[in-house]
Amino acid sequence: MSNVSDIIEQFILSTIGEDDSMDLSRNELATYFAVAPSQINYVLSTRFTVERGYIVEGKRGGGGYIRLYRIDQGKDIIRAVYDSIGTSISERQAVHLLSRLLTEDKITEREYYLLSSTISDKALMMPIGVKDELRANILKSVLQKLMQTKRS
Amino acid sequence: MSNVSDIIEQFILSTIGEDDSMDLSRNELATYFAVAPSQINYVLSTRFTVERGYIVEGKRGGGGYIRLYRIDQGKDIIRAVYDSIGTSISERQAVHLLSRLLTEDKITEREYYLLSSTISDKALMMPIGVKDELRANILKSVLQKLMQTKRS
DNA sequence: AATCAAAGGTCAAAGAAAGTCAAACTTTTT
DNA sequence: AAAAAGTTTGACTTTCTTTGACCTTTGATT
Repeated sequence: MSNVSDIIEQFILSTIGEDDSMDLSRNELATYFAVAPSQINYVLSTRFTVERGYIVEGKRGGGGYIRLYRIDQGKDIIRAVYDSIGTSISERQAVHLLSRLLTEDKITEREYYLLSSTISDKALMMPIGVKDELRANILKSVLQKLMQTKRS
Repeated sequence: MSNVSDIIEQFILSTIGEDDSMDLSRNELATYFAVAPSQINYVLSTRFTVERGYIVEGKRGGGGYIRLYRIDQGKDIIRAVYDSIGTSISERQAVHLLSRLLTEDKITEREYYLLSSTISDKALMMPIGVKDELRANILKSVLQKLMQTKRS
């Protein structure tokens, strides 16, 4: 954790606290942490992404600023994944959906592994065909719960 | 037994001590023991494996690191719960086991809810009897993963 | 309107780690 | 002695971070 980008990330996180928006000055921040101004953009674009629930907008010119909004766009992706599941799904497809939820930061890595194992062919000792229907059911059941649950 | 890999292994073992995680710098270690950096990878991949109770993860780039987790393996609560499951289990019993894992801090509350939903009667649309066998299977599959996974 | 300075934005190159893999070498087994 | 297994090394790759040169937008001043 001894890279400056992580430290700047922490600083911003603690500054925004529970608020749902904040302003910051790129130059001030850069001077404060003694880094190139563009590194502030780097931190913002790698850590304060839409997937992680942030929107960044800036204004140039005299009196310019960078404004950070925290959004709660949470349920939509899960809903979309849910809707994409029919009555049957293969292990491959299912794992793919889970990994999408992982990259979208909707589940943790641990949850990804645990859920993957619940829908694995290995766990579902059933005749082929039935297996895929079952998997679709389980997955939908989890996703429903996920939609009702507060973020990690 | 006097090869450098063994010596590095001992060094790491004594450094991690009783802790359940530690960070190390590949380059520093390699310089210290005057070996090629990739030898650190060799030591980690031959000696700090999941079977021996470790998980290794690294981050590249400036401020990168290698992080070692010791995982609970062998005679512990998860194992005990695992062993208590036969070839069939009811939803009531299964939820009870999960809540035990929750109170023992082996899973998070969110994981508890998610896992509960994967083994619910609602998700497992199957003839009675088959349903309970299936549930036992899924549960055991998750518990196995859990034994090989680092904490939250 | 034209100009200027003060922001922030973009992008590519350089740097700083760690990861991979195969070849060379050493030790153990058969 | 030959084969197999384990160790060591180094070249090359991938990922992530840091920096700097140049660009665009905006508000203020002339």
